[in-house]
Amino acid sequence: MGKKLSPQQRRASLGARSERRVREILSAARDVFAEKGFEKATTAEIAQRLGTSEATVFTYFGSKRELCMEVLKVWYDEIISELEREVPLVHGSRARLNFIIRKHLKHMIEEGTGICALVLSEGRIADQEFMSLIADIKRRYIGPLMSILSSARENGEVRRDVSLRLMRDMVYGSMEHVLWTHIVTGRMPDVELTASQLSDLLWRAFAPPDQQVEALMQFRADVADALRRSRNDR
Amino acid sequence: MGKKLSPQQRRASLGARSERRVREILSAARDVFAEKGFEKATTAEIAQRLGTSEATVFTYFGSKRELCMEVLKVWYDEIISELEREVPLVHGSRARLNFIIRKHLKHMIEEGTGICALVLSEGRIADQEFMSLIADIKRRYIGPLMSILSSARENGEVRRDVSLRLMRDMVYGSMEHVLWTHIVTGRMPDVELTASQLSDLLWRAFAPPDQQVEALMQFRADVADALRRSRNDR
Amino acid sequence: MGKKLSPQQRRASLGARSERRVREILSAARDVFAEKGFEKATTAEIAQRLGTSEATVFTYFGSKRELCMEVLKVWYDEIISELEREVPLVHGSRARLNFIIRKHLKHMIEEGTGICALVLSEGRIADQEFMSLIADIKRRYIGPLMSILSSARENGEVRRDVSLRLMRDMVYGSMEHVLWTHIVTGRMPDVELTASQLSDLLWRAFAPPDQQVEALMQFRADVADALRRSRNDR
Amino acid sequence: MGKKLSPQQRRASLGARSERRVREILSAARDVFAEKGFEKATTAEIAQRLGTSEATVFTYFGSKRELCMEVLKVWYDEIISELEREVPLVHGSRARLNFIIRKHLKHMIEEGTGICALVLSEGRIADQEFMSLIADIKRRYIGPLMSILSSARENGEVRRDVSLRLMRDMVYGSMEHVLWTHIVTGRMPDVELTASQLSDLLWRAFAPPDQQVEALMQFRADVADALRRSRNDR
DNA sequence: TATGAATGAGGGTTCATTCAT
DNA sequence: CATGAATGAACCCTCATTCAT
Repeated sequence: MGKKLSPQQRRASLGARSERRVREILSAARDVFAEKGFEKATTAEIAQRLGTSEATVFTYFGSKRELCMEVLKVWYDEIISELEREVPLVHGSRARLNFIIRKHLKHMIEEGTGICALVLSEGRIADQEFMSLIADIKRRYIGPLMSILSSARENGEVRRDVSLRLMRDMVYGSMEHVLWTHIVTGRMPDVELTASQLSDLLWRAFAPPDQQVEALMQFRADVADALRRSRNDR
Repeated sequence: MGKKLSPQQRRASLGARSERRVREILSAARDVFAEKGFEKATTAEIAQRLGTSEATVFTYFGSKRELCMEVLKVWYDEIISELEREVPLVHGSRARLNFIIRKHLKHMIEEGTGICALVLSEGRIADQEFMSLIADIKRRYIGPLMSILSSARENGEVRRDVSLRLMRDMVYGSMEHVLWTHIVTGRMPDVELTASQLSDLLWRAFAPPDQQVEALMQFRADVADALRRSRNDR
Repeated sequence: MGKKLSPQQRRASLGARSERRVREILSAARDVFAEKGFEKATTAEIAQRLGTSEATVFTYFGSKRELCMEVLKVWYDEIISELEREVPLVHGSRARLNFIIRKHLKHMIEEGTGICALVLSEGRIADQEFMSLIADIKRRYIGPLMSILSSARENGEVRRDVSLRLMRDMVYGSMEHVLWTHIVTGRMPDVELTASQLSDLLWRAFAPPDQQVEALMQFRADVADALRRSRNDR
Repeated sequence: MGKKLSPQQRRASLGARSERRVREILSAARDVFAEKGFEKATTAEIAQRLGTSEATVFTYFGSKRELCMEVLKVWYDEIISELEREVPLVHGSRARLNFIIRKHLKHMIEEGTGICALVLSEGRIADQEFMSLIADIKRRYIGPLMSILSSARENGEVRRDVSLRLMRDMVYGSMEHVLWTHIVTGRMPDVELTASQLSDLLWRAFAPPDQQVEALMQFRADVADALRRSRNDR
């Protein structure tokens, strides 16, 4: 009752004209955050690039943090909706994994190292209030991969003795490290090649041990066993 | 015009008594950085925990950033020298990979989420001067793994069609993501299990496509051959 | 160069429909000012409660300060006209004093602590322009009491050796302190009892010293005087 | 554990040199707050008058509010300790009441209308955190009066049918209103006269209905008695 | 008349860093 | 060498007020 006006409330009542404003601000903010990182970015610079006053920025976004959040959200929303739209068009679990990896790497690299670094490092902020907000986004983002792995496991394409969580960590961890290397070294990776190699390797890792191999290993074990027994007999 | 002394130069001129001071400061700083993260940590709090003044801290370390760097360096040095000492005692490339992964996960988790988060997120600061300084450390840190992979490749244990860099990214990326999940969710992972599964999966990924099967088939052929020969001999 | 229209001028040119608007705004403003106090109240919140824009508020009232003034004015006008209407119906100076006190306390307490605190503390703002504006209101407000005291003095019901101003200060000061205690502690005072006790005590204070007492005091004064002289003589 | 450093902690460790600084800041702050009131005063101006930076002010006082609080506290402490020291030297309840009133009025008026207005209006801020802090001060400030009234009641000098709280409200309320009139009108009141009249009227109000007359008659009887005895002695 | 939108003009607060002693 | 004290330099955020439509 009678609490402060939240910027959400404010924004809820905005017409079409100001929707453009929101986009403009988000765009400028994204640029600045990308260039400087969250802490070193200033609301003053964001406003200045827009040619407006800081107050205008704060009319649309309640705080610097919230603005940054929104920037990340927009970035994620874009790729999430692309994934949700396009992944079903690809057939086969392995092809889908490849598709997701390629998409992610391309998206990150095309946006430039700035936003890429922002997404990677701000996604790691250990700020409590911030983290709960980003948790949802991340969950949705990871959704497609998880359902691919999950159904692949039902089909027997993926091993059962390893948790999906670990596999997810391997997929995203590998990609993120690749991207971070790109940011740090400045070397532009060959997206197609990296994506195909990465998905190939990961798929191989996730695949259940081959039947044939299994049989062979069993054979070798039997031989070894026999050998041991024969020695002990002596 | 009289550039500032580098911390090395400064510390080089310090007596034994002061070396203890340096360690005390580093210790307090590590605690604070671990609890708050770099940006939210303050030099005031570090000094307060030491029971000295902020000025004293700046007598030994040129800046907050440098102090944090040094903290990370010490942390890395510790694990690096452990690795350099112990890895040679382990035999077999695969066992060594497993050893490194287990060591890393354990080390990180035992230090508590604080320093762990610090290492993970400050290792990702997009600060130019910072990054070049940390590059050296990381290179040394990654050294043992790289030589394992490198020599394993010579032995034919690891595929040749994928760059070692990508493999390194997979190893460290996977581990970091696992750890970050740990930090965010607070769930304590089973280090032994995770390490063994992770190294298993990664090794499987790195193995040359046919090598395993081929080796086994070769073995069976050899056994069969030996058997035949033994019969013929009769 | 085209001074701004005074609120009176502005409102004078408004139709009947707009007069309702003025009342609505005043009502919302009173609520907000009462809840938050002048400084913490915002025009944004006032507008929001009305469901209109801040600009509308400024169409009717030149400034936040003026709006607050107007709120207080309305509040005072209400009680002033009640007093001017009802005081004459009460007979006897003392009964009238009692009536005014009871009325004031009741009015203040019934409005809730919010508006009560507003009236008490904003009535104390050391703002020059504000104070001169509120001076008129206060003078009218205090009018009834002053005429009661004045005519009571003519009748000999009230002592002549003390200024009416001091008596007024005692009346309003006492009431305000009682009310402030109510606001701060939250304890609801018994209005009837407090009013009757207060007016009783005050009336006793204002009453001219009794004849007999006067004589006795004169005697005592004489004795004291003689005593002093006798000492000085020595 | 590891919370922010409070300015109290900081101040606790200050030497004699900085105690002077604290006093200087308090002095400058008192001037500015007195001139502008709390809300319109700025920390910038306080610092500027000291010839230092705002940061210095914040080294010694955690916030603008706290600084203002401290200003008021110092003001109150001064008069409180004077009262606690001097009241016992005065004999007789009535004389003590008179003493307190005169002291209060003088203190307030001598300090100038600025600090006087500050004390009166900031003492009325309905700010929760602030109020609890000022409550203690006020309680101590009111202490001497309350014990006078309390013991006077035991002696039968003060009526029993009215709460001491109401009397207190009458005493302080009257004084505050007198002072506020002084501030608003700028007319300098005759402190001695006002104090004596006020205490006279209040005492008359507080006195049990007949006590005064009886006391005087007792006095006359005593004098007459003494006279008789002195004659008989001869 | 009504209002969506913008903003000028600060305000309080933080903190790494410096320097005289 | 240690440190008490000071501070420059920002930074985020607020809000009454204006104005074109």
